[in-house]
Amino acid sequence: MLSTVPSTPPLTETAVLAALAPEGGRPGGATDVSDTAVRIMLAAADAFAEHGFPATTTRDIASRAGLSPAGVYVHFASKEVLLFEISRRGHARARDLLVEAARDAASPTEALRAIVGGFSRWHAEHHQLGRIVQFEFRHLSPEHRAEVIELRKDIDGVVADVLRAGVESGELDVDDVPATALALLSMAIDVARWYVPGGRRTPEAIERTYGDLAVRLAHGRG
Amino acid sequence: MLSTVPSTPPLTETAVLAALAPEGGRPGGATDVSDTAVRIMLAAADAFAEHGFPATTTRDIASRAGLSPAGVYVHFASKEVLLFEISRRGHARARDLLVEAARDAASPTEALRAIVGGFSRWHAEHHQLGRIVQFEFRHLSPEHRAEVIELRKDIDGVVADVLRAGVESGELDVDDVPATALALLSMAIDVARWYVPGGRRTPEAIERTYGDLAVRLAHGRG
DNA sequence: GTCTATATATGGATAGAC
DNA sequence: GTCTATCCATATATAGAC
Repeated sequence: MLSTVPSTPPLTETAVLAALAPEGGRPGGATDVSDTAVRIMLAAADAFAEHGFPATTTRDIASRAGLSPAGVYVHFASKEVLLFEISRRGHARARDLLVEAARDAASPTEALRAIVGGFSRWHAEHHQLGRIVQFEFRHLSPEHRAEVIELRKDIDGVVADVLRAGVESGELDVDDVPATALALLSMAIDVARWYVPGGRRTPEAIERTYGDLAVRLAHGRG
Repeated sequence: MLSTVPSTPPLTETAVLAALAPEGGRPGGATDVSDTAVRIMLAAADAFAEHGFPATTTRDIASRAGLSPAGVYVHFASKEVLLFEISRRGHARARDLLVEAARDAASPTEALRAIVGGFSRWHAEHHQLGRIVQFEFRHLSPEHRAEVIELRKDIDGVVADVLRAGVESGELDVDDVPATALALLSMAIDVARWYVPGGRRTPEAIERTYGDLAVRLAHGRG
């Protein structure tokens, strides 16, 4: 639960750029955006994570990006579109992370450790982006929400698939696969809510701890 | 993660009244409030849970409570005070629930099952209130936040105490007590984010599942 | 204690110059 | 593509009658 107030420092570009920058080099999927647009997204992500979407003003976003309020609208049609772009890229990046981790693992047990640990670490390292992805979802327009939902289904699916594979191979023992997948995702997602950058737990430690907990939970009676 | 949009129906009075109504009969601790004040708190809790604190208008609250906008200010000095009252009562109720469940259990294992299962069920049954307690925290004033933080520390403490008692008695096997306590709380808290009233999982099923998962997690290698 | 009416501020978004 | 200036809607909270 953690009883401290998360004091969110400005996003360092290095920490988040990778998740918001255009999906470089992928044939077909590349939506090219200008440097200024990326700068605005970084500024907005910072502000949304700190105050939430409704409490963030376009003036605040513009000011953080070093622009006038009107300057933002050259690159994004509305505040909501800005939220959507950040949210879409964040979801896609999180999904890619999980898919790759699951694919590269040697066994279902190691896949489980890798995806839950990695997803938890991601929600620590990118906790501002994680908060937007997980907690500002409802402020998207119905159309944009529908698009993001597809990405969320993929994410659910990766975890459930790994659990099912482990149960089939006999490596894992899970009573209720969907419920366990959901609980494991909850553990990782909630990291974005309580994580504080300078705190005792580092993203690396969180990865180890949560990866271990996931394996423990799914091995069970043994 | 759950990919659906939580459609939050109006709070039924029966579902939440118990958590917002004055702490009846307790000597000294009773802050008496009028029926109208309770009605306003119910209306505000409904609106806050649906749209979040900043996106909720006082007009919406007043309208749901059957009052004019001005009528609200007779009972609460500001929208933030209203959030604080709801938040304080919600936290206190959740804490009391945990303390009682831990106290009444026959063993650390059963205490663990009861508190994690009960806390999870609470976040389903009172998911509107749970969302406010867990996700609107940052919108409290610094003074009010400080007061709520004390209640949050109590909640953390109950879980950690049960785990420690189990480890000491040899019933439970936990590597890192604070980290495990945090992860278990995360599982339960996150229920408030994804729970949908008419969905497949009932509060009772959630209680069972999450209680079992907690015991599994803390028994480990056995 | 509730209302109508409104003061006052603030926000999202646009117009039009450069 | 960026700016200054501003429109217009909406929000919190208050004044004052009943």
